Amino acid sequence: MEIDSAASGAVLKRERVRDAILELVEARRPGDAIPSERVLCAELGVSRPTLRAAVDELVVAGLLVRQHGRGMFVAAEKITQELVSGRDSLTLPRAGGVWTSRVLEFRTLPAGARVGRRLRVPPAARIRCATRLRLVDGSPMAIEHLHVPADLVPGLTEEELEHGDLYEHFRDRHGVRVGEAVQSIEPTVLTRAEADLLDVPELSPALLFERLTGDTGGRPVEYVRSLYRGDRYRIVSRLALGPATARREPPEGHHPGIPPGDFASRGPVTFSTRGVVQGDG
Amino acid sequence: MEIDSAASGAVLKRERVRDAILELVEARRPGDAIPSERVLCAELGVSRPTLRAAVDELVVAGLLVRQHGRGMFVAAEKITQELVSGRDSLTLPRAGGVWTSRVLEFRTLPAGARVGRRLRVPPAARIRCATRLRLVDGSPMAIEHLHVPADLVPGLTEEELEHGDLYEHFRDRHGVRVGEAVQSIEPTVLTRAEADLLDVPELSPALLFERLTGDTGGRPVEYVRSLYRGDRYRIVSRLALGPATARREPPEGHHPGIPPGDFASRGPVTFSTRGVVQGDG
DNA sequence: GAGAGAAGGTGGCATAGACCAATGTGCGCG
DNA sequence: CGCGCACATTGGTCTATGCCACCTTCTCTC
Repeated sequence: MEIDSAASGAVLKRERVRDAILELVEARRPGDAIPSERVLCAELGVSRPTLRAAVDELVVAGLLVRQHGRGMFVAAEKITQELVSGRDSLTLPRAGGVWTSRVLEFRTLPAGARVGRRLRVPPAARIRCATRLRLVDGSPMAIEHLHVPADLVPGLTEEELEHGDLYEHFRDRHGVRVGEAVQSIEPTVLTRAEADLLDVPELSPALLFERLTGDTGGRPVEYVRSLYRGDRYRIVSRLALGPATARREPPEGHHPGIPPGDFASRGPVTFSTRGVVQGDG
Repeated sequence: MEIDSAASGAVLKRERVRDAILELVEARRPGDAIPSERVLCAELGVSRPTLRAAVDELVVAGLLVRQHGRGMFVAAEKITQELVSGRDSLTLPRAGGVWTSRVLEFRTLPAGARVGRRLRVPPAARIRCATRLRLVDGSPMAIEHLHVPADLVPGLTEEELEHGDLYEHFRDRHGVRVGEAVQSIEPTVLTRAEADLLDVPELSPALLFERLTGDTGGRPVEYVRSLYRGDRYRIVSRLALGPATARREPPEGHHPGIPPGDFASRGPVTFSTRGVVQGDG
């Protein structure tokens, strides 16, 4: 069939198609439409599933957005790009807008095995479970699953979850003072349902936060599992490396992204880590 | 055609198939094989592309691994799970093993627009570019793309990149003292080539680190772009929340994963953030 | 003129089939 | 007995095609 591959170096037809579409994208401005799938199939000489597979990659990469019944468009905002904004390379990007909450679900359920193990309660213990959608300037940013032993917060209302500070509620109503929390962060991809809630394409990258909070006595009081959009949320650390200083007790691990040994005898002396929201689209 | 959907609740055939395969997975032990694609197609009454789409989801989720010419197998180790290891809920997971480096590429190239802008040099300036594979206990953990202005490190050798400390080299050979660095972290998914290097399936979640390091005078000296495997690398923060304290100047942003307002008047007082490696599979 | 409905275009899902590439097996030849 | 090559099996890719759901727009009707 035709001249076919063997010319482009890349063996996968998908890749040739992807690069071809990429040129179309780069020749346009954000929000512009690109030709329809069927037209592109004819122009590039591939079948529609193949073309869709190529487009899928660009959609996951955040360069293209699809709209059912309307067409495909160049992504509104640069996504996954630009550590620093402008001329001053060490400038932090600006922070985002107004955060609000919307309670999607609010129930009392048995802890179950997984949650029970984390909160150190029997699997049958009653747990207040809340699912909150976190928004910035009105557009979805994160999904938050909250798990709190029910006996700790007998009077917790949906209203308080929308507007109040949960930790304030802990202290003022129940005399529970939060002490320490351990939080882990890892990358993941969104399922269909999660992606719909966050208004991003399926399989989009996201950050999964898991946080276990204990009171001053070390008893777990809260287990939170949050999913943050990867295209608009990022974590920025500012590291002051400074001169060599006697490193105090080296804890387990190392500074994220800097493998042990790279800073041999003078690990980061101080650092601040912040979550920042990218300008919306 | 047949009775078709409308019966299973879930409308997508993919989902029904995925759940069916999931049952097969759960009935087996890690490493066990599941029936071949063509057999499953016949059993479940779907076409192969549909079945493959369902399997794709399970592969991305880390529950299934495919081996060309051999078959499909239940993933060796649970992936993306378990904040805390055992009984003591606030215990940090153990850290990983021995880190090593392997230089994949080492060239001198023009900076180009993107890198040049970050390092504040003309696009034509010569840049030493190195690609290193970072391994833990011999298995791949991260890909690191290093960019340093060539005139800063005239004598840098591949050997030093394998074993030395780059920042030590900066200081001892060239009198360049690193000062501050800004690093951003965001989730992403791996391309085919990246996934092959890290020995994980395509489209696996990963953490993208971008770090711009400046010397004590604020001049950028290093731009690093790293991709860390999402299934074995995570970031763990330990937060000491403590009693309310007068918050000093609130910087831009907030603590990652804790939206502003949640800690209203008593933001995290101290915290330590570490990168940790998950036990291998 | 305005609203309702039909028509056409778009992306979303699924099918059936073909060929390629990598792996493992077993038979046959030396 | 041992080395190789052919073959069957498995996953990987691509084609061609159909139907459905959604959106826009044009047109017809009231």
